[in-house]
Amino acid sequence: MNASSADSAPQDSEPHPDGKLTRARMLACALEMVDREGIDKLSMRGLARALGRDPMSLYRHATNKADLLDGVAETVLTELTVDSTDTDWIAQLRAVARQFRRIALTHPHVVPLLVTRPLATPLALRPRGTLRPLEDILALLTQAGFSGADALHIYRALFGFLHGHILNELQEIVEKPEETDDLLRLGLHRLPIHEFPHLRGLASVLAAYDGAAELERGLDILLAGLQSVTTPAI
Amino acid sequence: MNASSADSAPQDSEPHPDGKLTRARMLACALEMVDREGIDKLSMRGLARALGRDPMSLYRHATNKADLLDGVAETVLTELTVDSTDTDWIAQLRAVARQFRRIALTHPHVVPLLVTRPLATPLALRPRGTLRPLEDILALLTQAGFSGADALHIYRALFGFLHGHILNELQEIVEKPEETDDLLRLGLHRLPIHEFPHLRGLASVLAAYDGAAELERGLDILLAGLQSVTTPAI
DNA sequence: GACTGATGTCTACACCGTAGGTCTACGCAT
DNA sequence: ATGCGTAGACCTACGGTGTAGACATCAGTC
Repeated sequence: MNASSADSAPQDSEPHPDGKLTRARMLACALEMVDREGIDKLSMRGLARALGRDPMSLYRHATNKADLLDGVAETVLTELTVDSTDTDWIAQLRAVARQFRRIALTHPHVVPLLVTRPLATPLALRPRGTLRPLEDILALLTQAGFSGADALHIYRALFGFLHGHILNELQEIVEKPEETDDLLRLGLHRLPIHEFPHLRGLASVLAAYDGAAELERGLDILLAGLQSVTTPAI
Repeated sequence: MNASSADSAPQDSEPHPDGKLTRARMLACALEMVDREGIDKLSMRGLARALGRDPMSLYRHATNKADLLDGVAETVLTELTVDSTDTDWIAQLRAVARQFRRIALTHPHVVPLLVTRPLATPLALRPRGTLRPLEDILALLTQAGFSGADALHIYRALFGFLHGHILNELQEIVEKPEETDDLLRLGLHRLPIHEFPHLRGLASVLAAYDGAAELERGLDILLAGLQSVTTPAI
């Protein structure tokens, strides 16, 4: 039956995994591929190949490639859970921040999606899972006595910082990990000494970057500031 | 002569603007297109069409599409100037921050490039124009008496905040600007009331977002913190 | 059985990035 | 003048891409 047409062989990993193709399964596979090879290596055809399906079947579960990417971002962000009943809002925000960092480090290739996708879509049209953390944090903070405006403010401050931090941390790419000398390891020797004297001088400092510590320091400052400036009515 | 082949007509805006095609001219045109239609509408072929050249000529001035995108990001970032001789480092950092915001708002479609491109490239391989602000700020701060490590720290804090802020501010997309009611203007009525009660309640606050003020407030806090925590030896 | 809707498949189209080759024009040593 | 090297522009062609549109299959309901 079904002699394969002129296209490539349709079965790679598995012909038809077991049952139907669901959006969740599709997104999981897409996420896996993105984690492995980066965003722009993800194509509808490639994804279909990995799923053992026809490329066009994907369009039953995502209207678009854009929609698929939204789905991937949403999937990742669902790993972020906020306990909006926690009475210690500071501790809870700290926990959220750590979770977010962990997620970003686990899926570095998805981070561009996370920070970039919302720029194209009005808030209300964004995937619901993407808005969940916002709503939950608003709940947490109003529960703690903040006004809606202040709660929104705090959310923005936290995620602004978080996004900034993650973008900083993910830039730490080592060019030749096997090299022992910091200057060579980071490839800084390429930079002309006359043009970038300070930067070249910082090889050892750059090499010693500690993202986790950095996050904690930033959180200390930020949360202390938030607590002192706008203390909720108890 | 030269009856056009099966491809499209090669002359659109101008056949051969005036002289040779330079990298600068190419990048300027690319930036213009990105500003107008967004990043993923930019194609080598489209760019060539806009320049009135053959698509392949572009490869004389950019090895890659990736290289071209790097060039666009670099072009934009060159608008950012740091006066590293300024003795008032706080005022200078503030000025840099304001410039950066202005640039980001002028070229919103380039922001994804700005924040996303460095994630893929080791620091030393990034376009030089991209590293200029970093080097200059390091110069500014060491001039002011900071150690290299502290200077780097301050740079990171500033740009972390800046990136976070811009990503926040650019998310403020109004769905239907002509609508007067905030809830409808932002499209928030789509969100199910039971799932997003807090978010829906914040329509007026969301609508009143003021990016410039927000930036200043953040800068006040950040710069005050930096000044008090790590004051340079005078 | 007939109908309906969801799901999968096939074909086809317009477009993409770019490897490889060729044609032309110019600067420069001979 | 001659020849040569080189830089710029162009053409063709290949293998990919996202997805519209038509058709096929099947589950469940009347």
